[in-house]
Amino acid sequence: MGKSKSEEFTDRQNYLAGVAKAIGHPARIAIIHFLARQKSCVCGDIVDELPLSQSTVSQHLKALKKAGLIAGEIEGTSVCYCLNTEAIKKFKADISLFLDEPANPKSCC
Amino acid sequence: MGKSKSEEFTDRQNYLAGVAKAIGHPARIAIIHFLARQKSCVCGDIVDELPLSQSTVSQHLKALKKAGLIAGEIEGTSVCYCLNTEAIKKFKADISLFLDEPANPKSCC
DNA sequence: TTATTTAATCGTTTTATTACGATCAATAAT
DNA sequence: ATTATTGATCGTAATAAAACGATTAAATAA
Repeated sequence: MGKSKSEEFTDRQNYLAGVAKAIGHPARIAIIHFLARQKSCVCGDIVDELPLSQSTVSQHLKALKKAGLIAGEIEGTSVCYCLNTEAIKKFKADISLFLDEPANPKSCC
Repeated sequence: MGKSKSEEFTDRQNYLAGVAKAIGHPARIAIIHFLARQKSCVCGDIVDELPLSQSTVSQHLKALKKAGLIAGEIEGTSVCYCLNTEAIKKFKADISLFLDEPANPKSCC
């Protein structure tokens, strides 16, 4: 997307937006869902599960890794991906708090 | 972004991703935050609050409206924007449930 | 050693996003 | 009637994201 003016916003705003953006694609939602359910988390299995090519899945995994939501460990010739449960737990708490702000509306409409 | 293959995913996956994507920009986080705090929610006030031009803010408001997170009512020559607290509450519950899935990890790593 | 498997990366195309100035339509004020 | 004011939309430029095939590097198997 166009260069977004992230310097103009707070760290917290950029953090919340950054993780939300990482989750903001159905394939990445599906990947997280898959990793949360399956015992196996080999990259190839994720590719098999999704209606996307290997290279595209690899890109989505990279995006999730960049956001800190998953980690990958090389196991021989394959790679084992896992959720970063701590980061997910933290984001859940942070976004919940943020979404609770408008709980008691003082707005004009 | 490239055309994303949303037809290939479930409604729930597209819904969660869609709202997350709408929240996935610091300016839109800032707008929601602002609307949650201020009594006034006139569009012009939002523009004054953000380090972005009027037309850019208008686009972000449009994105939030499209995701169902805010609504706007015309009041004379200005427009009053408000949070859709129901939609926000629903998303908070849904995303929390989703992020709770990996609570007890059965993964391999 | 050579062939195979696995997953990341490169290169490319298509489409979306971000951002802005300029214009436009509507309402309000003079 | 004319002139602001307000906020959406248009047009456009720059950049990022989505998707894929092809290639590459690494480890394993033959």
